[in-house]
This record gives sequence, structure tokens and C-alpha cells, in this order.
Amino acid sequence: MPRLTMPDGSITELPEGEPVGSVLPKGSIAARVDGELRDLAFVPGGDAAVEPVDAASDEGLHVLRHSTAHLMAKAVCDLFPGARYAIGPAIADGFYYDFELPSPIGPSDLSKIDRRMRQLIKANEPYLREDVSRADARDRLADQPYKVEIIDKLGDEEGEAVGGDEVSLYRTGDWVDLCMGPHVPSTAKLGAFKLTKLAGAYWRGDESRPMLTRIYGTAWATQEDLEAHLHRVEEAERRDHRKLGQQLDLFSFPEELGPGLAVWHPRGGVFRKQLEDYVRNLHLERGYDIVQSPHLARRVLWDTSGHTDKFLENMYPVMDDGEGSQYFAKPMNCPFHVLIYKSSVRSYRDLPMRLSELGTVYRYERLGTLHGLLRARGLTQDDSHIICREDQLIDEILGVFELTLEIHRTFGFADPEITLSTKPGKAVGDQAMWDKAIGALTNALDNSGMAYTVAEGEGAFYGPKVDFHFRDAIGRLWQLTTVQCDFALPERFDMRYTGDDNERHRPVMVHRAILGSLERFSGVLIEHYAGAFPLWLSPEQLRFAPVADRHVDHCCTLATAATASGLRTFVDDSKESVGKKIRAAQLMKAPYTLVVGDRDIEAGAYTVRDREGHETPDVPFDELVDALVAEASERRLTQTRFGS
RNA sequence: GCCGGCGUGGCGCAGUCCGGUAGCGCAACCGACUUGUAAUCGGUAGGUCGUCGGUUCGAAUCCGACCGCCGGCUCCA
Repeated sequence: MPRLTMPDGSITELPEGEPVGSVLPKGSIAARVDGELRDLAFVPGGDAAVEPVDAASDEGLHVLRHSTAHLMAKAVCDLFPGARYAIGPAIADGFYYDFELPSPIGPSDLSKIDRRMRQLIKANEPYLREDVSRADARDRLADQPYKVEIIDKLGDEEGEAVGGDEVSLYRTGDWVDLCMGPHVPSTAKLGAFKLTKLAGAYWRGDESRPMLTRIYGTAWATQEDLEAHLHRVEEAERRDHRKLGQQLDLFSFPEELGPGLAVWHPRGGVFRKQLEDYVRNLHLERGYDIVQSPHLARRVLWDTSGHTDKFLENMYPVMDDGEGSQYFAKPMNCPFHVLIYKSSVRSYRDLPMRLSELGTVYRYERLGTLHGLLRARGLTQDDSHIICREDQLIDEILGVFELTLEIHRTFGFADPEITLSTKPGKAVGDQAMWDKAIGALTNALDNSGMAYTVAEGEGAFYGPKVDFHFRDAIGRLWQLTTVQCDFALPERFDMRYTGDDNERHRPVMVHRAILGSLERFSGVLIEHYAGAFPLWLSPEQLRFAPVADRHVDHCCTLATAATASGLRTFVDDSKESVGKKIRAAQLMKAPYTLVVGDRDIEAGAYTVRDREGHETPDVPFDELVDALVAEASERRLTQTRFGS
């Protein structure tokens, strides 16, 4: 009789042949047995430590989502005879399953599938596990080519270690899947779910293999959890920078320009200028020099840098000037900065050189990858190249880390997740260079005391990099900052300096972009703030809503005074009601609005309305202006409250 | 680039399945009202229905190609 050690330390004896689930509390949907996740139907032999897995726990949700994926696959196979199923894992917030379907399906089919799934839940079908030989599994799933391929490839990657000759099948009614499990005991144990979207996905993620139909769903332990998740999704949609960009009149993507090319409207222009001024000035303070380079360059430059070799398909097509020269729009700024370095003979005393540019580059990104400002074809990088001696490298990298944290703190981004990316398949430079570069970045990271993870093979073709991912106001992670260490370009461009030994040496180059690109960073900020920018970034800072026509002049006088103090003002002189003007201010997310009528003019003090609709009465105008000027210059994240 | 969806005045949408020569709301403009913290009332103007081609007596509607957008996949120096 197997003896079970329960989480509270008590010992329970399990009658022979009884599943572990029979002794666990009712809410559990799986069990952790001796550290391994198992079905409730699992029967341990001998002594074992068991722990119930609750549906709402991370492990429970994983099981729940995976089981929901199975149920959906069965429903799809019921509804579309001849459907072939490929893989269907649990993912963050839900699950998906990939199918090859006899005919295309559309969004309206999702509700059909949903209905079928709910019927199956009512029928309370069990999830039954069978351990069979590989040959048997191949037999049972003979009409499922994707499953057969998986079975044949099992163990290939990690040798014999994976499962030996035995594999497990899970059966739900007449539907069988190759699966390691575990699963919930039966369909009635599933939680709340919703099928969300339909998408294409390549089999095994490989472009050369067939495109399958992927159905996504989200699944949770309870209906409340599901609804909370759907609310979060709605919240993210509400913040979509593409919608807000239109609503707030910040930028647009005219079709005539081509995909991924934006124009910034006056309001967006103010926002962007604020951002630019801030980073530019900060760079000047930190010993960077501002440089400037053109948007085009001859082919030879890109041949030397290696871009035509490695990234030609991601560059805008070549321009022929008819005079024997070919030009490319620049996809990167680095070669220009290299040429600035090379414009003169350099000595060790000149180093480090920190060349900085808000450089607009053009990348011919694949159409399907474009996504508003977050992924555009024309983008302006806050791009700097630090050219230094090897012995200066670690200090320079640490300086970049510090600047990174300072800038992001300004926007309320904290606790970055940091990755170190190492040598990719497509790489230039010899192994010694790579080792040196990775060593420097590792050394700087260890010196900084920040935690990081290593992403093998994710580096740039010319060198390894450290990326910073920051979390926004609703918890999403954004890859923003990148710091790249490069021994390759100095070699390719034959960069040199004269050392104190009067010998010639090769400098090292650090590529770094802290915001990433102004476009992408702006998109992230718009979503982060949901369009309600802190005062210093806000296109307009103080709005006036005259009660009647006769108050317009007074508003203009006040606005002129505020403008003289450096505030950005707007007088709403439209012939509309006060209610309408307030609404308009609210929709434009104007930080502060003054409704100005007889009462206020007489009193010489005003009621200030902020974005949240809070009103502060009797604020003298001078006091208001001073407070707003202070709020803007401090780059404060929270709004000023006007006390009396 | 691939799979699916979509494209109708500045914006948001209806009409498309079952072809008969465009409609609503907001915005704009004009007029009345002169208003006190999220939409005052009335009127006017604005669209060769993404583009090109085909079917048809007739196409926003059916078919094809292309362009663009959205959701994914893949990619991301």
C-alpha cells in the first residue's frame, strides 16, 4: 500500500489501485508527486510526497490551459472532419492549437467551436492517459501526419534521453493526442475560457513549411479571472498609441508615403521636441558630442560596414544616380560616425570620443512586421558611438548603464530586465574579438551589480549586446535600450589611434541607443501614459475655456502672460457651450483647464480643473503659472495640487 | 513575405449575403442662443464606396489582380 506524505507532513495510505486524486482536496486539478507534475489519476508506487495543484496556481493554470487546448482541438475535429492537428500548448494567459483544415475558416466559426466545446464540457468527458510504444502511437495517429512527424523526431534533439521508446497518448472521447500531460481529470474540471483569435502560423515556425491555422484562446480558473483578463486586454486597447495618436492629433501614416513612414503633426511635434531636447541636453552634460550625418551614402560605405552583405534585404532598394554611383538610404548611423572619427589622426588623448546623433534611418522591414510607431520603416535613433581604448571600455559601458537608468527613471520606468546576447550564426569578426567583447560586457554587468540573463546567439552580427527591457504602467515589458560592444567595425574601417607608446592601436566601439528610437519610445510613452502626458511632455499645458464670447479677450491676455512664462497654452474660442469645451479639453487630455467667466475675472482668481476632473477653486493666476512652470521644469510625473 | 480579416466624406460606422446608380453619428461651415466644469438647437456643404481590370442593360455589392490597414507567423543590424 503506497504511503503518501501530504504537504502538511501527515502520512496517508493510498489503497492499492486508487488514483492519487482520491485523497486530495476537491478543488485540485492535478498533483505534484515527488516534485513531478502528474494527473490526478496517477497511482504512485511506494512512498511519495504529494501536493495538490490548485486550478488558480501557475501550474494549475498551465494544466487547465493545455487541457482546454485539447478540448478545442476535439471540437474542431468534430466540426471539421478531415482536420489535421499539429501542436497546441499552453501560453501566457491561454493556449492555442494549430490545424490544417479542409477549408478556410473565419471568425464566425469561432463561436461554433465555442458552442461545441461547451457541449463537450457538459458531457463531462474524461482525459484518459495511455502509455504506449512509439510504434503503437504512430499506428493510432497514422492519419495525423504532423503527429507522426513529432513521434519520429522525438528524442532527436536530446538523444535517447527523451522518453525512450514509450510515449503517452491522451484520449478525450474518440479524440486522441500525443501528449506528455498532465491534464485535468475531465472536461467538467475546466475553468472559464474564451476563443480569441484566428491566425496563420508556420508548421514548426518554419517559413518553408505549410502555413497552419492557429486558434488562440484564453483560459482561467474562474469566470472572474477571465473577466479581469478581458478587462486588461481592453485597457491595453484603450491605450493603443495608434488610436491615441489619431485622437490626440499627434502623428499619422499617410498612405502616399509608403508603409511605416510617419509624419508628426504640430501637437506630436511639440511632444517629440521635448523628448529630443531632454535627451540631447543630457548627453551634452555627460560628455557626448553632437554630430550630424546625411540620410544617404554611397554603396562602398555599406560594403565596408558589411550591411550590403548581411542586411541587403532589409535596406531600401539601391538608388542609381546615373553618374556611376549607387546610393542607399542609411539603415544605421555607425559608419558615418566612424568616418567622423577617421577625419583626422587620433591620439590616445582624444579617447574616449562619444559621438551622438538623433539619426534617422530607413529599414525596409517586412510588411507584416510593421506596427505603428513601435515598428516603423523610418525611425530616429538616439544613437551614440563611443570610441575608446580597451582599458576604458568597462568604465564607458558602466557610464551608459547609469545614463540608461537615469533617463528611464524620468519616465517612471524601473526594475529593468536585462539580457546579454551572444554571438549569432551570421557574424563578422574572429572568435577572439567576440570573447573580448562578451568579456567586457559581462565584466561591466557584474560591476554594476544588476541581475541579467544570457540570450545565446541573439547578438548583432558585429558584436554582442546588452538589452534593457522596461516595464510600463500596466506591466508590459518593452525592449528599449541596447548597448553593443564592437571590435569588428574598427577593424573593417581600419580605425586607429596613436598610443602613449607612439605605436598605432585599434580602438573599440560601443554602439548604444537608450530610448531605442524616438518613434518607438514615443509609442511606448503614449501607451504608458495612456496619452495623459506629464506636463513637460504635454503638447498643451494650460487650456482656457471662456464662458461667453466676452471672456475670450481676457483669456487671451492670461494666455499671453502664461506663454511669456514658458507655458504652452490654448484658448478655446469656439462658439460652444462651456460643457462642450470641457468635454473637448478632456478628450484632448489637456492637463489643466481654466473656465473663465465674470466671477473669476472679478475675483482675480480661477478654478483649475485637472484631467481627473478635480477642481481647485480660487487659485491666483500668478500662483498657478508658477506652480505649472515648476511642475514642467521638474519633469514631475504626478500633477500639481493647488492648495489655498 | 505567408495565413485570416478588413478598406464607404476628416473620424467612427450602416448598406455588400439576395446587384438597380449612397445613408447615419461626430467633426467642419452658417445661423440662433451668450452659456459655469464631459455633448444647446436649427441649417449647409462634403463621398467617381482603396486602385485597376472583368462579368452585367446596370456594380459599393459578383469575379480577378494590385495597393493599404488590422490580428498572428516569420524577421528585427
